[in-house]
Amino acid sequence: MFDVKLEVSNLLASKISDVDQQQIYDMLETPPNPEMGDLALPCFKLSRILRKPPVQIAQDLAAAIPENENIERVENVSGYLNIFLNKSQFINKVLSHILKAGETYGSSDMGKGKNIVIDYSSPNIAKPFHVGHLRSTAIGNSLYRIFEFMGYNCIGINYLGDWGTQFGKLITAYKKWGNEQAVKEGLIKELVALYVKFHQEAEKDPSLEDEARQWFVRLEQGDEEARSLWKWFIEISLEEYQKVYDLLDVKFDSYNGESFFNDKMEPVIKELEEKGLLKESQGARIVDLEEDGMPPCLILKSDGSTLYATRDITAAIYRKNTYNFDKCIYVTGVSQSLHFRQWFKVIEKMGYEWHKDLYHVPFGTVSIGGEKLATRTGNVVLLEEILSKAIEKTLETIELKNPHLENKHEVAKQMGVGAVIFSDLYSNRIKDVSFSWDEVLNFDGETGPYVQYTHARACSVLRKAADAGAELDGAFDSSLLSSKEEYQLVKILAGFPDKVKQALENLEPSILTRYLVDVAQDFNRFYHEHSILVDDEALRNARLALVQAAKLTLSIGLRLIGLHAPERV
RNA sequence: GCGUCUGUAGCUCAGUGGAUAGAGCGUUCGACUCCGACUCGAAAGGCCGCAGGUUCAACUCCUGUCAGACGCACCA
Repeated sequence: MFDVKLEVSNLLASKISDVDQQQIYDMLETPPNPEMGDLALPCFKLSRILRKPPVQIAQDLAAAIPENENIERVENVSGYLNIFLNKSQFINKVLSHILKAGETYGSSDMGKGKNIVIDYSSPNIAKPFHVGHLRSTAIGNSLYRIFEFMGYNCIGINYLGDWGTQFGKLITAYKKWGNEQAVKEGLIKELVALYVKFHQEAEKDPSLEDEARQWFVRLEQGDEEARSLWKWFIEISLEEYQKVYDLLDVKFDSYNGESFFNDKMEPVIKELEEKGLLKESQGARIVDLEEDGMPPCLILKSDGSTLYATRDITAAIYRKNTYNFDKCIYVTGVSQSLHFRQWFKVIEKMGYEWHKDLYHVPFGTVSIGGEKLATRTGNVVLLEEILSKAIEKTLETIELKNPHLENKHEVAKQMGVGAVIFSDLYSNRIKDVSFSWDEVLNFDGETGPYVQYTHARACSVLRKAADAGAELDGAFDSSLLSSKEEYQLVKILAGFPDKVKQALENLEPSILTRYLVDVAQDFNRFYHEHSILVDDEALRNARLALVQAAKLTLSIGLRLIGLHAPERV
């Protein structure tokens, strides 16, 4: 991809002494208003270096910059050097590049040979998959696609919550009040009911807790009955999760959950011991983090059993050994931030240089009606329910607007699910979200369906053009795209590669989500103002090239945030 | 109490030190004999929580403060 800023900064640097090209490059910015130019150099910082007033610098530069291939003219306005690009040249370069790059537009090989581990979704077995899990799943999946697009080899891990004392409770409850038939019919719903009943009964009869503990001990010791029930619960849960993953079009490369590390923690504890990091405190074994300004990291309970930090440390070491990752990314709620800071620090204290490659990607908390989500109190909305309602609503719209659409059920699925994912990835991930049916089912404005519709609209025009025998052979006269709507659309399309990079660097898919809305808006303005399929063949071809470039960018971008881009909706 | 995060238009949110702070929803007005109106245009709506400081320049950085969320030892 050619880089105008690079070319312009080179030219400017050659006119300014004592400042190198990179500095100029970093100073160049986009003016707030297109009438002020395409690029601007604020000259205030240069003022100190050159010991001249900013206005003077801008003036001198304006006089020193000759017209050339790239630059149409420059102006100095109160200390800013405003640069107007040669529009036709710019449009030509951008569109040629996009059309040539095709499906690879915006991609790179920066990650070649590097492995990225992404830990996301990670639901707790025997618990329903609700809105809260969507965030981790959607963000993780998008990061996976973005890194892959940039040449990295990604390993998606669903770190299932498939171990812990809750299984003792579940087995106890099942033995007491459950039966095979009811679980086979009710699936997770029945498991949750058993779990809830356990807690209700345990309030009256505390001996149930002992019984649960015993069952968990039997499970740990490999008791056959306990293990087969445990495996069965996992099986049931995974089957249900898989339905959701299929709908979301999300995949994993590994399902190694917590239980996978049961037999791998002991050497790690030994290692911590040998490195002198373990300390005894109130009967438990901890890594003291006082000098790091954090509470201690608990490694072993006073009864000698392990904790989640133990498991996470073990898993990280295992992943480093197995995948030799360049980065290992954990997509979990912000409430776990301290936990991650703590055990990342423990990895550092163990002497592992790669502690700096561990990233916690936190996201804000989901609530419903001001209350926290809680399986036990029933304050949850199941993701499946949301998805099916969204799909249903989309289907209604299709029946209304385009009843003869061939694969309407497939399209309704892609748009309905897309709407849900899109709204989840729309704002910065750190923001708390309050779930509301009205918002999730509102498809107007800055939404997935809006972007998908825009993409389909572009496809439709291209289809019509192809039917009429127009050929898109890459040749077009960029000087014919002279309106401000056309230029604006080209400019936003040119920014795509940088947006992908930003999303990757900030581990923030919302950067792309919002970018797509901007593209769709600019496309629709252009579409509204100008006829594309005009009689003038040269003009038609130029506009078709622009439509094709926009269509490509939209479809690639949608894919990167985990959405489909149907050609007809 | 300590720590982290968040406070921008009525609502939901953008804005990684630069010029006049932007979108969508909602409200009001307007555009379909026209390539798909799930579209587009216009208007109204702002002490950027508050107070100091740094800087030529602060919504952006620093300090304090208020409000909310989350976390702070044997759950994950």
